[in-house]
This record gives sequence, C-alpha cells and structure tokens, in this order.
Amino acid sequence: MAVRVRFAPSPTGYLHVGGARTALFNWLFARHHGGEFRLRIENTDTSREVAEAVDQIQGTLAWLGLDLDGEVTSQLDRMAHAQEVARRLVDEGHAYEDEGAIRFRMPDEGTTAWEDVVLGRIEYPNEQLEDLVLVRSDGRPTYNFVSPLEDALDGITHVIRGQDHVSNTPKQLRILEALGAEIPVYAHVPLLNGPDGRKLSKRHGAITVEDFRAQGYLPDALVNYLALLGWSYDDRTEIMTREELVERFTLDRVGASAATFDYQKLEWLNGVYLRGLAPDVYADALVTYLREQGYEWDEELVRRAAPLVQEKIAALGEFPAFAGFLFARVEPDPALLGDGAVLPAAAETLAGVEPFEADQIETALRGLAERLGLKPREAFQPIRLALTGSAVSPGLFESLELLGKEESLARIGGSGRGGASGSSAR
RNA sequence: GCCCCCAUCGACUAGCGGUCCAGGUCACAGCCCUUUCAAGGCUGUAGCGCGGGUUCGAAUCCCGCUGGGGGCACCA
Repeated sequence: MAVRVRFAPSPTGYLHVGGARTALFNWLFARHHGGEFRLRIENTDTSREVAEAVDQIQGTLAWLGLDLDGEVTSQLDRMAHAQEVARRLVDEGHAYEDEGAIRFRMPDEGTTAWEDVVLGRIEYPNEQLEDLVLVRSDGRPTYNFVSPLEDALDGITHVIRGQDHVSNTPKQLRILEALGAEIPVYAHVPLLNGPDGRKLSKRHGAITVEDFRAQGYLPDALVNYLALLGWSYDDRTEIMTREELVERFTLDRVGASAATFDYQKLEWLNGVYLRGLAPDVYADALVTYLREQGYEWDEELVRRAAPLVQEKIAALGEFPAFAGFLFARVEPDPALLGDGAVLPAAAETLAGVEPFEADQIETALRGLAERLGLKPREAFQPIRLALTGSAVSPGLFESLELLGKEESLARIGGSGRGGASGSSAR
C-alpha cells in the first residue's frame, strides 16, 4: 500500500517551529517512501482570521520547501458527512444521544493498545476512556471524531504527529474500530522544549517559522536543524541536504524523548549554510531578504557588500547592523573614540591612493602604520571607528574601497572627531 | 488527583550486553592565525539521575524511586 500522510494543523496563526518539525517529519517520511504528503486544516469555524492563517501556513510550508500533494482539505467540508456517520453509529449502538449531543460509547473494561512506531507498545486502561462527544448539540462534530474519520476517508496510512496526541489515540482507535475502518500506523514524535526545559513559547524568543525567516535564516538550514531535533542519521553526520535527508529519514531513528530547541546551534548551522552558498546565490538571498524586510538600499551596493560579510554573519538579519554604515553614516560610540591622532595622517595617505582599491589601500595604510611606529591594530582601529561607527566591521580596506575615496575622507575628516558635524544620515 | 510517556556531557545526539575508563556536533575555555569581528586549525572542561535486581559481564534488560513532559472539555 502506498504511503499517505497528512499534516493537520489548526489554523490559529503562523506556523510554530514545533508544528513545522512535525510537518517536516511527515514530509520526509512521505518523500522517502515515494508517498503523498497532504495538508488538512483542522478547524470548526469560518472566520476571516482562519482564512488568513491557512494562507500563512501554506506560505510557510512552501517557503520551507515542503511541497504538498492533493488538495488542501478542511474539516468544514466534511461536517455533514460526519453528522451522518454519527447517526449511523447511534443506529448501530456505538453511540447515543445525550442532551442534544451524540456521545460515543467507550468500553469500560479491558485495555486499548497499539504499537507506536516511536514509542513502542502503549496500553490504556479502558476505564480511563470517557464517552466522548462526537457531535455537539449545535451540530458541529468534535476534533476527536472528525480527525480519525478523515484519516479513514483520506486513506491515511501513517499518522505522524506530536506526543501531545498520545492520549487521544486510544479514543480515536475505538472510533475507527466502530467505523470498521483500516487502522493507520501511529508515530508520536517528541515535543519541543525551550532552553529552560519548558514548553517552547514566545518568551524564549523566535517561535514561528516566520520569525526565523524575518531574522534571516535560510529554509535549508532550518529544515536541516529541525530534522536533527528528535532524529539522527548516525553518530556524526549532521549537515545534510534535503535530498540526503529524504533518502536517510526513517521513523525508527526518531527518538522518544523531548528535545530542547537550541537557538545557538541553529545559528551556527545557518552560518554554515550561508557560508556555503555560491557568491552570486548569497547576494541574491541577501537582496531578497533586505527587500522583504523593507530596506530600500541600493541593490548594486548590497551585491558588492555581500562578499565582505558572507564569512562573518550567521544570519542575514545581522547585515544592517554589520554593514549599514555603507548606506548611511553611523555616529561612532563616543566611549570608543580615542584621540584620533592617526586620522589626519590616514586621510592624507588615503587621498593619495590611486586607484582607490583594497590592495592599494592596504599597502598604503600598512606603510603609514610602519612609519608611525604603530601596530596594525593600533593604526587601523581608529580609522575603522570613524568609517563604520563601530569597533566591529567587515574588512577595513574593502570597506574603504566600497565607500569610495570621497566619502571615506569625509568620514575620516582629520579633525579627530570624524566627519562634519551633523553629517550623519539618520 | 488519575492515566500515559520520557530519562547519556549545559544542549542535540551515537550507543540496541562485552569492541565504551562512553563517540560526534553546538556552546564554553585555552592556544594558533589575524586590520576588528567572524571563519579556520589544535587542545581542553564536561555525561550514563538514584537504588535494587538479572548476568561471567549493563549506559544498554527487569523492578522501584526521583525528576521531567503530555493528557484528562459539547478546545484542537
């Protein structure tokens, strides 16, 4: 039987990284087996916010590169059918009416068990199973009824979801059984925690995939990182392409315990991916990112600046703070300003450099440092500060070249205070 | 309270009875390189929660404890 899985989020807003991880595992499993990956929206009303959330979720999945099969389905479309099935269950004695609602009759004795692919055998005492409401008194079916019903309707072969659904499983199993439906294979993947060991939430920082996108993370890096949370290939392979992940992903290597989301490791991985991009691809990514974030900076200059930062930043979001001085003057931190003694000499030296290119600039400035008896660091740091407004920046010589002689000299001035007063573009 | 699940360095994990005085990666520390910051190279600190079993032998199997998580809706 061909594999068919589904990701079934409730449309409450942007996709959470935990949800994205669940979606990823489903997608990897489907692609690994040449099966189908479907999106099913689990909702109960038709409000505008829901429609937006559905679009957002689809947009996020697309950005992550998790392509869908078949149409996106919605619980809404099956309400009438669910009601019919519920009535049939009443007729067959599996359910009964209760104050206008329809309740499913759960067994009172024995146990309900299943072989979970990641958790192993799980047994629930049936006395724990309450007669659950299938259809509310207002006619709307409930999640625990529609979810297994739709799994059956759609021919879902494997239900891969978060462990927060473990306790729903015995109830859904009982319903599927009463329906006479095929029982899918269940795989409950571990949940994600924040750095403090508690449920990952906004207080920990970025939480939705869109948050990470806005910070300049690459979809490939996020996908790679998420795959490593609860799953591993072996004892040493961590950096894998999408194709490698698809080829290597198996549910039996998914762990059973919760994983802590490590922002630092994600950042490191993103840096690895960023540095690994071909220069033109990197420039494209940077241009696209800055445009998405609303920066209206000269594209040509951004492209020329790209090589200066590729080795230095771990997320595209660091670019404005790191290289923003190329697009607008930045006032140096007064606390960092020295006496500026080398500045006049530097200005004089630079004025004579022709052509104004990194190599020539470097030769000239190193010569200056030697003549003044200064260590490179001592000579260059004041210039860097005057030029970039910061003690941390891209390479000094390349930065000078990009800024051009005129602007560079204007910033270095010679007064020791860097640039004409009020000239800072802010 | 009841039910279910989980438990290897700070974090992600490898380990499926002996090849583990526990390996890799991030983070952290030191050194090297160096125009700052990164990157890179080298080295290092750091872990099998506790107690009982089983076995010639346990991180690996069993039981208990402790700790953590999840769930107990006419929410999803």
